[in-house]
Amino acid sequence: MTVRTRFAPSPTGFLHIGGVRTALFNYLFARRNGGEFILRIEDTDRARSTEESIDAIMDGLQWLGLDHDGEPIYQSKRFDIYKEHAEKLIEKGLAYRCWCTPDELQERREAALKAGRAPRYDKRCKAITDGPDKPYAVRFKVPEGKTTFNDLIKGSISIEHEEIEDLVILRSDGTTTYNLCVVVDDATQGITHIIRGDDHINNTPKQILLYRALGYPVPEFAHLPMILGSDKSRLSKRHGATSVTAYRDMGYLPEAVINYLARLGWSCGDQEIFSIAELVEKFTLESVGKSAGVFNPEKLIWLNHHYIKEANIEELKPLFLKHLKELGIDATADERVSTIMQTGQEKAQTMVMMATDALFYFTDTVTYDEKAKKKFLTPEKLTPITMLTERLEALEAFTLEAVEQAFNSVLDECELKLGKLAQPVRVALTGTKISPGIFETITAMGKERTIKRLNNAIATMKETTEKENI
RNA sequence: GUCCCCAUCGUCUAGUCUGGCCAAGGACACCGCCCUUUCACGGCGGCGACCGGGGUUCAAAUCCCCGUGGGGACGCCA
Repeated sequence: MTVRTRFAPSPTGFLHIGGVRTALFNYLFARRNGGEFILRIEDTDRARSTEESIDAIMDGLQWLGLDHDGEPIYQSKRFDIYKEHAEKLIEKGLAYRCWCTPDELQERREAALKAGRAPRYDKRCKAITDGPDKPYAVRFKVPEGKTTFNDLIKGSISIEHEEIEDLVILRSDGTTTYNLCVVVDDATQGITHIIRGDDHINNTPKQILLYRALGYPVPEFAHLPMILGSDKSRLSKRHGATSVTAYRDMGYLPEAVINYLARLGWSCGDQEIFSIAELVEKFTLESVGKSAGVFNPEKLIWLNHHYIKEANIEELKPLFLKHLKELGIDATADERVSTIMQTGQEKAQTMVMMATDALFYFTDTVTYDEKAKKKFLTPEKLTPITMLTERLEALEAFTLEAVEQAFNSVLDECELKLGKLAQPVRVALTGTKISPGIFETITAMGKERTIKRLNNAIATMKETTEKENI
């Protein structure tokens, strides 16, 4: 039998980190086993489902490369099928009508909870054969006994049926509820392995009962542990960005996000770095851990940094340009971009940082950090900097080697250590004490701007000297 | 309140099924040193955990029981 898994989000908000991991594990399991991975939009809650959420889900999955097989399936288009199944259960005598109103039920639940009893439906309508001429819901008759299933991640799980209430399968407005819809979908869509968050463990026995009542084979279940925030509570907005697309905006690479999420709950010996191909090759449900994991932004950063360092500059270029644009710089036509990116590549933890750190290359003027200026743009540096400027200006090919040679010749003649000249030049070019290697920075800056900035620094130094003399 | 699930460094985890190779390994973070033209990168080193208590056994992180702690579920939401 071909393996078939699904990711079944409800489009009631953005695609969050937890959802992405569920999607990833479904994807990996399907691909690993040469099966299919389908996307099902569970939009039966018409009040809360939105078009934007659907777009956000698709957008996020596409960004991460978690491509699904076939067209997405919308539950909202399958109401008739669900209803047929509900009617079948009524016909078979496996369900009954219930005239209790949601308000009444809510009241009873609260009362039960207050009294320390289980807030469970008391089956009072089960015996009623012909009730009032009012709208009614339909409940599934949960039989006596207990259900045990073997979860592929958690192992054997069993629940006594007394713990399960007779759940509503058909609302009084004629629509079917979640548990019936999923079962009907998973059964009719040939889903063989249901991989989802472990917050669904409690739904599983109900669903197994429905599969049996409907005469469908029961699929395999694998419940993934939850992802927790740093305070060990369920991951939410309080813990910072939880929408995947927010990570894209912050300059994270999809490879990093995938790698991080895969290793949150799954492992393969001591290995930390995995390409998606490698994950597909090595993924098994057996090596998924059972306990919940805390989302650790630092490790994600580390991975992102790793993937930026490994990346091919040209492939990163559009992203870099995009983030630069966000910062107000359009460098599309600037031929220095690749070289500039190289200078920032090993330091940048995110693409946003790479863009931010490169900002100084593109500005028209340099604003000096006062401390840096005072410490490094000092009178005694006037001579070497002037010499350097002249020599750089004389260069025909402004290559790294040529720049380095010119720089070193000045050092030799002035009997200066590299650092003594590098820092003032750095301040002249960037305005700050921090930048990539000085030769790389000069080369990437380009001849024209380098000369301009050096001259500017010379002028500033002269100004300062004059002031001091007065 | 009831039920379900879980429990190794601060965090992600290896080891648990098949007890001895574990005076518990790796990674992130943190600290120190080295490299060095600044910030980083990198290299080396350090700090740091088997939740508690019983039991089984020659031997327990590993098996069993009881606590405790954390998470989840108890909707005419999904």
